[in-house]
Amino acid sequence: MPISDFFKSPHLRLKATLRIVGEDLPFFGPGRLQLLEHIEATGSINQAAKNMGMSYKKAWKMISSMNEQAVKPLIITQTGGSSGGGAIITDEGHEIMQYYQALHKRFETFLELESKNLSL
Amino acid sequence: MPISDFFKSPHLRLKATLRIVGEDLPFFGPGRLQLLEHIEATGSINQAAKNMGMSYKKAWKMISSMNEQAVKPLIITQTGGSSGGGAIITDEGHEIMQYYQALHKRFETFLELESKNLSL
DNA sequence: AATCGTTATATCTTTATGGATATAACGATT
DNA sequence: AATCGTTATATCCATAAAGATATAACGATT
Repeated sequence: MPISDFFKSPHLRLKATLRIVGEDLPFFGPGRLQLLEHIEATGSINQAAKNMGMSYKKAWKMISSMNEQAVKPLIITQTGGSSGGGAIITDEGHEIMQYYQALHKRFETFLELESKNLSL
Repeated sequence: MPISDFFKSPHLRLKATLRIVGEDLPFFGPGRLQLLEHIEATGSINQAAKNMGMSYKKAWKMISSMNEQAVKPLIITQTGGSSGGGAIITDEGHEIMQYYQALHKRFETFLELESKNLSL
């Protein structure tokens, strides 16, 4: 008897969030990936946060946390200048993004496979 | 270049918690499995919670949530009686426990494999 | 020097979560 | 009926997390 038959709701599924952590501090996860993607698109922490509906404070803390844990920063920020400043993703940042994206895809594949097993 | 070389801390690893969810309410996860294991061992929500260092309130909410989402309850409770009452795991509860345990093992295997990949 | 949008940071408030506490209901045993 | 340990439930409080707001520093451009 499939597990899904034990439940009232038909929307049964598996859920998990995958994070790279060091010493129990979160280092990289889905939220941070999305943030970096928005920073790359906008060149600004501020704009990225707004587009995501995230507070600047939270975005800045994420970036600070990542940069502090990394040997070389993943994001370089600049204050002042004609455009007021901005942020760019470093090569290291791009490498992490790519690594996590690929890892996350394998992870999702695993979850989807197991989710199907719930109802058979 | 392995991803772990980007980080100061040598304790880099992957972390994820796997949950069965329905309509975004948590239904079953590692905490609830552990709770059911303690209930099975003690026959009491109260004792199980104490042994886990969990408040009775939290334990009860978990049980209530599970039972409400399931077609047939996973835990049956009884109040009163010579021993004051108690709780037992139903057959359905045992099936979920077994299913989740096996699933979780596959999940952990995946994570361990990918964790090793971090440093090569 | 004045402007501008951004980064950087502090402070205050709000909200959510969990813990602690208290108490009633229960029912087999005595 | 009195006892006992448990379930069931409400209320209050403490702590933490998130949001809102304010402001200074910055530096290229004008």
